[in-house]
Amino acid sequence: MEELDDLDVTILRLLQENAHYTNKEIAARLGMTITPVYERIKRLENQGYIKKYITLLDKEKIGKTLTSFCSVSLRHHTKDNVEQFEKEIQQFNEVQECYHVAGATDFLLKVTVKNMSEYHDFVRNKLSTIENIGNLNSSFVLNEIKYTLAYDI
Amino acid sequence: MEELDDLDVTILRLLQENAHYTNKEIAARLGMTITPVYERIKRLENQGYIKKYITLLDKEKIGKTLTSFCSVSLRHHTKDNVEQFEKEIQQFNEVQECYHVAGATDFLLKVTVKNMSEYHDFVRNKLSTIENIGNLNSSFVLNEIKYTLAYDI
DNA sequence: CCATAAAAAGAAAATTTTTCTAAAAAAACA
DNA sequence: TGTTTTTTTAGAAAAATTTTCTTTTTATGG
Repeated sequence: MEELDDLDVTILRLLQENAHYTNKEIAARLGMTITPVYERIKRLENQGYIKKYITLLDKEKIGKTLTSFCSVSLRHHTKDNVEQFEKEIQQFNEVQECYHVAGATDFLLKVTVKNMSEYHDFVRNKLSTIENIGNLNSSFVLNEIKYTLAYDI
Repeated sequence: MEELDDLDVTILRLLQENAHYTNKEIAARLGMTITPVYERIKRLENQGYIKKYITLLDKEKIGKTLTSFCSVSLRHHTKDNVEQFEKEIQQFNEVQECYHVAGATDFLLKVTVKNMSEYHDFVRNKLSTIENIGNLNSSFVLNEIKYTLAYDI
């Protein structure tokens, strides 16, 4: 599998910023014609550099006004326990992200809900029903200071 | 500003999953023609429900193999102190996300870098140079268990 | 039941994506 | 260095999609 040259990197930068740029627009910025841009993007998709194209919604407008980062510790750390947690956490739509982390706790969740009542319901009736959960610690987001999904390439 | 009906919600669901679905594909799924789909999407963009269309890259393939969630506490919490931190954190490309949180610490950062050496450089020569930084606590991501940017609507 | 407004369908125009062939550039090799 | 081979790009044409426009349908309210 090949390396990325400068043109590839520039194309990826632009696509990170806006998945709806046309080949024509990208070509104009790079000073080349449409075909090589088209073919490079197709190659970047096939080689797996591009994972997917998604639409970001305004969370306030769709009513997800409460975001929390929730640290979870398990009581027991056998392979089965960990795998069971990782499997069960998938089902909860409130959990947008879940990471196994090294540090004071085991997992870090990003949870998005409508309000505190819904969050309470999530913790009380969903998260806590998973066997083997030890400590929970929620940090509620007061304000989003920076948010970009574009990598610095 | 209007409410979303079922068709709008279905369109948003589909677009969250793939920003490259054509109007034709979406229309087929909804059992309608292209024009109303086209016009609804344009309306959703104008009303601000759709924020942007982005491309997700494979972080491993582009060399961002280390992710950390870094908790930051400030020493002093005057308005100026907080605003200064929020302003300075913007400039660091390693910081993809930064949240002001309520809880034991003040801010939570998501930091993405090539390796531990680069992370060390970030903490030592960039983050720590911000005035008024108190405690730092890094949780390194061992494994990404779940990752979706789609809201449950 | 009719009048009005809003949404959808259908068709046409404009633009973009995709394919294909030829030319140019780059790489490989004697 | 010159020649061959391969890769990349340009340009044009075809296919598909987006966008616009007009007509029809559906919903709303008197």
